Amino acid sequence: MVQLWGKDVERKFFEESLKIATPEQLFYVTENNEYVAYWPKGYKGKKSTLQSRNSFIGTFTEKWISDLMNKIVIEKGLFATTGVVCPEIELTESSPADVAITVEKGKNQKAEGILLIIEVKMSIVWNWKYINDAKEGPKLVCIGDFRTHQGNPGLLRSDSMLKAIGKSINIRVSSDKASKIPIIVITNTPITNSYYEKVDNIKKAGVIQGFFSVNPKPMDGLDNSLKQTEGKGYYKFDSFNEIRGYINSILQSEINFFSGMKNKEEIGRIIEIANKEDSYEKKGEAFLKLIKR
DNA sequence: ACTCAATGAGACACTACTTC
DNA sequence: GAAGTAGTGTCTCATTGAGT
Repeated sequence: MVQLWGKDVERKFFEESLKIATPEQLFYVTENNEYVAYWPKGYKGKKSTLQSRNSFIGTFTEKWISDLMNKIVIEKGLFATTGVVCPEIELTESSPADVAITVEKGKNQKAEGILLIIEVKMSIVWNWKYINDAKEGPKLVCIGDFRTHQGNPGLLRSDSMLKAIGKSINIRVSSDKASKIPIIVITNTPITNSYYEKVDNIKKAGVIQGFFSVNPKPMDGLDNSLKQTEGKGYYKFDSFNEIRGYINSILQSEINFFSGMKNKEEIGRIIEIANKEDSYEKKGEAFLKLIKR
């Protein structure tokens, strides 16, 4: 039984990271000298902004998704790899695909051999306290879900959404070769309701085939977090079998970027205009504005 | 009908790292 | 050294809601 994202995985992240990093690189220190992953809601004391954890969690989650995907595609003889480079579709050394599923092994790929591109946008979701007790040794305690701290993890942040959308558009418009490759975004949080309609529009337009959460129970207690949006632009997987079924079906279907559209020229024109913006976030924003008209 | 507080979106800032 | 990656805090502004 393969487990999806949850508290156990986050605990493992901290345990592993503490072997190569100091607690001060991974936790905030409150005025009461407590070590916490996020500033708790209501904390008014002096705060700082941690940067050192970002690359750790970024690397960890991309590797974690890659491992998860490998468990699905290994029986088909395919490969999931982090940091995949394919310059002909704008996946350069400095801006590679977070994870891609490919026919051949290795990080350098031709467009024809890439079956699925995955953009990973995952964070620490729960809040954690690190206690280094002199007698009992170091200990990690979960002190609440994302509603109890001040951060907005994963795709709950609007600018993380825009970054994901912008990067995907950039790949989509890079070349004809990119038009057949499905692109999905994987996170471990719900999305805010102001993006429900947008993710469905983006899926309908064929730019991104879906925003997926691999965190079945992001909220403690009665978890009524979003399962899916109306058009399944957002979908939360509750089990390994569920995600395996989806990934297998997306790999089998011949998805053509242009097939999902009502009016090819219109969408093409919108993407071209959006792509003139100079940053990923602005591209994403411009696309959203135009597609809603 | 008014003010005040809370909330959320989006822009911007920041540090650390990698690649060109 | 410029420009890309990463995630998360700060700030402003607009909207919403509660209490009068």
